[in-house]
Amino acid sequence: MTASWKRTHTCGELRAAHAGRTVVLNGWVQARRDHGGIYFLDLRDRYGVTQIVLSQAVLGDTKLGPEYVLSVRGKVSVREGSNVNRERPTGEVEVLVEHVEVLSASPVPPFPIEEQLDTALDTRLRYRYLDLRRGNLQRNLIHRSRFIQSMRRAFEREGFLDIETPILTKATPEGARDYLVPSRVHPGEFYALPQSPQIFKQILMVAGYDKYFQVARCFRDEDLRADRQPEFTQLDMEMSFVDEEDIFGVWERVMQATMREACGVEIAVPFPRMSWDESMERFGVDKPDLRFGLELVDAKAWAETCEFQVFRNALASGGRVMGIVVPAVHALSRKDVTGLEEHAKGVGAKGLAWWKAEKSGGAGPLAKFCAAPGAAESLMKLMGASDGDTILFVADREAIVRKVLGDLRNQLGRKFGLAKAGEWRFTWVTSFPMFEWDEDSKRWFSAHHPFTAPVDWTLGGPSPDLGKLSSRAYDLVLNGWELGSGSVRIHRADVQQRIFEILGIGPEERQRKFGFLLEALSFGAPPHAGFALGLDRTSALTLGLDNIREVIAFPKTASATDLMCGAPSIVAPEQLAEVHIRTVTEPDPKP
RNA sequence: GGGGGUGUAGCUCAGUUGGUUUAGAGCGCUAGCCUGUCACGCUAGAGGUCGCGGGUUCAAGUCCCGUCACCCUCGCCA
Repeated sequence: MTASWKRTHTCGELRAAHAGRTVVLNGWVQARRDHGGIYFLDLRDRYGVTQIVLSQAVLGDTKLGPEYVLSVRGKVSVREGSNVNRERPTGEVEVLVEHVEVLSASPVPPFPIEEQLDTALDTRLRYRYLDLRRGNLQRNLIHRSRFIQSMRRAFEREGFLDIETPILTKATPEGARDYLVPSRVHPGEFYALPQSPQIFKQILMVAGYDKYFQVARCFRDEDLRADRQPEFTQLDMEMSFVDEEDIFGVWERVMQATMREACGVEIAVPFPRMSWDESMERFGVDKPDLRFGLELVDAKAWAETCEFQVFRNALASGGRVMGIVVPAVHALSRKDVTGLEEHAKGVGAKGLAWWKAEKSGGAGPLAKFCAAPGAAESLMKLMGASDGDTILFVADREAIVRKVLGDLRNQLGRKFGLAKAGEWRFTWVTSFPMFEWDEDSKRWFSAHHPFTAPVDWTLGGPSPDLGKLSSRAYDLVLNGWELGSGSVRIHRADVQQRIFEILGIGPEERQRKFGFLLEALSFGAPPHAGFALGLDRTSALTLGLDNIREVIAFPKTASATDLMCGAPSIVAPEQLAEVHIRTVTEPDPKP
């Protein structure tokens, strides 16, 4: 027998068609309007809000505070004329209550449960269960759920198997800091939480599971950002007997289906592909926002003939001189330019040279170097500028020129409203550098990870310039965000051994840390490649949000704490003893 | 680890060169009134460790030093 308090409908579904029906609604008290003889109440659940009408006789001396949980039974009544609330889907009806039961009382909440909320984040996080009652968060999490469900369906259609990999696993020597878990059974030994399922999914390929995917939680003990949490979720996948084009094809179909089903957006495939070199050269960054132009232009041809010593010196010392042309229509003021220069200096530039382009000589610091006959015209031609445009130049080492101009480009795109919401410009960025030199430790590191295959390199060939070697790694980029990355893997144990040698990981260390992978690869590994998509970032971006906390039910603060449950926390001495841990630092006093 | 920002009522904020009796406002809350509101309205009321600690001063929400928390960011994130 059904308990009498159980709902027959949600708070979002009653319409005029339900008129006369006796219904039971369950929900939270959203708002109360007491008119003496008649008492209105808005009852809320995640499906909507319905107006409840109570008489004094029914209410009696029952107290109904905000966020009380109620069960109300009554008749659906159609509202007449001006009593209809057209703002809400349920506004044409109300429930005339015959019986009300308080299922649960509540203190006054520390902040109101409403959409427009400017309460400080720490208060919201401390009472996350109240924050999550708000429509915004509910919509975000519903969107995320639909997004992920849609992706799962797409991967199933593609023939992928959903296989779980361990959370308690082995520490990895490279990459991010690991979260460690002490072993009780093995004193002094530790598990690590996975930074990604990387090694396990490669081993699944060796095992013959040629199409694997998983919604995988990953853990990295590094400092947070608006788009980075210490634990995050990836749609992780790997395939055998494929190259990068097969991976791209699967993801283009998956993203097209998911954008259609979860976002109602049609996107064009295939996505454009560009090399890392091209992206850096045209946009100054490895995750270009393709919604607008303002591309970087090489000014070398002009700079090497001009009298401006800053430009000449930069080139003479092996650096670059590049610029961005800001069309006249955006009317960049001197104050704007000063602001941009401050910003440029903040990110490492020594200065920002600019020129208001005019065939007659123009204005700005560069104008006097454009005075020579033909100088202005040739510079405008080189840069693709027209009269009235403003050109911003940076002269420095290549890395700084790219970083500063890439940064300025993004800033200008935002400032001029060129990066339009609702426009989705995906792109693959390919051929990342294979290795990066680290000055501090005087050694090479993998730019992606040590299992990434190099482009065009055979073991027998001449020793390559490691800094110029490209890898078969790729990123998926959307509107200036890196959504995910992957690579074609090394499937031969001898090549893998050689990479470890370059990385300075000796035979003994190699064996201890990766021996099981090398051994697995030696037992007949198929060529394989994979990719992982950041689901937090992708969910946030497709909702137009710039902080992934808004799509995570229980996120952490910038210092990696959980304000609701109070993690991390000290534990009882017995608990430490059990896992053979002794602390050497007293914890910070908690306020 | 570095840089920047914020911290005053449950929430969001104001608070002048340090000085006006009891640190204010809006919202929320409580009580009373009100039979058609829907962010109901009207009247009244309660509510404060000015993040915390120290210092300067006749006097500190306000100035100085330290510290904590939160946010953004650089480093970091194979």
